[in-house]
Amino acid sequence: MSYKHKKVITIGIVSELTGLSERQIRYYEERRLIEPERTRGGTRKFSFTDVEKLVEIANQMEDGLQTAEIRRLEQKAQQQKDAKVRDQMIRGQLNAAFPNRNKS
Amino acid sequence: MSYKHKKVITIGIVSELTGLSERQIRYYEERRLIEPERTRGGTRKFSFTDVEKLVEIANQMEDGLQTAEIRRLEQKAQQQKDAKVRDQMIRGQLNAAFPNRNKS
DNA sequence: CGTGTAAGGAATTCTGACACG
DNA sequence: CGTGTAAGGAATTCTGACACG
Repeated sequence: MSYKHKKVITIGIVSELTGLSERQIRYYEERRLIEPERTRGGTRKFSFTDVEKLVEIANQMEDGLQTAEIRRLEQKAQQQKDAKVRDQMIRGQLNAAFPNRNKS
Repeated sequence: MSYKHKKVITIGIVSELTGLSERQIRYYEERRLIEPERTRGGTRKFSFTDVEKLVEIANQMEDGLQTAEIRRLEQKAQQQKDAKVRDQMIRGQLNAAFPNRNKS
């Protein structure tokens, strides 16, 4: 896992990086748009990808979307990516089984 | 500036990532081996490159080096890099001035 | 020199709740 | 629904100092 995905940033810094209030960030977590980790003491830890997601969320909120809609859109997008990865893996299996076949 | 260089990590997280005590980290700052930024309130903020430096420092301390020596070594290494960049820039200027000259 | 620790205080974060719309 | 805020408490961090070696 790269630095981008390491959960190391506290909410105050995230607030500065995104321009969102801490209240907003906590609320988006409650609505399961992001999933920060926690320290033993309970302090939230975010990654840079979380920060990127939050900026994206902020834009969508500005567009008048509700959190539930944003979550659904995010899930759809994720499923598309998963499907793509699946296809790639299947292609890989086929290439391994039939090394010199024509490209499909 | 990439994520690697953004100062966003608090000392507790850095301590976990490096295995160093907060005391050690603060001391290495005092000896100017690292330069964290600060929040308005005074809380230190480190980057992933700081974390990498600290791991390097930890290794050098294990090898019996003193902080002053580590700082000198670091400065030497930095100067080498600077010199390399200077050379590259000079080469670039030359190439711009004499486009089709023989390579030197 | 490098690091642990106790001390006191300040900054940061947390949760649950009330408010507004 | 989304967000601000005051409240009380807990976790986190800060500095300067003393200790040891």
